[in-house]
Amino acid sequence: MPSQIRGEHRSRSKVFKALGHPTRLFLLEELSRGERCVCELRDMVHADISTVSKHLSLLKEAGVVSDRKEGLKVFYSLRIPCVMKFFDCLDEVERASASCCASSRKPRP
Amino acid sequence: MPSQIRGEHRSRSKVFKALGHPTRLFLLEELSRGERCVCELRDMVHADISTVSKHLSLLKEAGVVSDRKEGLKVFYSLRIPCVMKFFDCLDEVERASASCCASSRKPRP
DNA sequence: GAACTATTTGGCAGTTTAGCCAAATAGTTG
DNA sequence: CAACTATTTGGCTAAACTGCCAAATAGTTC
Repeated sequence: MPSQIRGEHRSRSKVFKALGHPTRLFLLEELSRGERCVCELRDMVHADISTVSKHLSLLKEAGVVSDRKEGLKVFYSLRIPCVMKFFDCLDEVERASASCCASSRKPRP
Repeated sequence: MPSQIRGEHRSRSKVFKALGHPTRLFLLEELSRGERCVCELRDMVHADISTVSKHLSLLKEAGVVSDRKEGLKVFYSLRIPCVMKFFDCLDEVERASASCCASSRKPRP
């Protein structure tokens, strides 16, 4: 019985906020295949390298990715692989939207 | 091989953005126990009823909750229960932060 | 239909975010 | 150390988000 907004909600929402951008989801999808340097990612995303860097910083700040420096390059990798499983659930959103409204709804106690 | 930002990324990010707010996570947690009317939720959240209503609209727009009118009241319910499972994964983020850095990292191919 | 309850909508001020450029930093190489 | 490459940081503008209030809407009840 939480009945209040707790720190838990705040820290979790921070992660979701980090996931709430198309470019960052793309970056995560790419990182799920293995670590990549910023320069590789920039080539895939149509954006300034500073923009890509900031997206990655934000993901790192949220704890979703980690980075590793090797020479001049910085390699980012997915630190919490389980986030990739979220997508299966999200596709349910779309399926539910398509074949609408026959869904389960808990009755009031 | 996606190699591009697709509509998929956009629609998914919309859902994550909707989850990216402490109050909305609280609302979802409450709705996971059964449907609730706006007035009930307002009593739990320290915010104007119009603010609560807007949070709920946003969640509905993202496809995460649905609403049902009964007399004067509008009852909201969780449409995609699987989002509640996300939290288990998110707690991994914190655990990983605590017992730092011994994590798995895919080597480059 | 007037008074009332529950909810949504519009609008506004303050804050945050996105993306670009320029400049700074870090590391490599001649 | 000068020139170069890779990345980050600071600053700026435009856009989006938050939360409150006031007003509008929807439905109920007398």
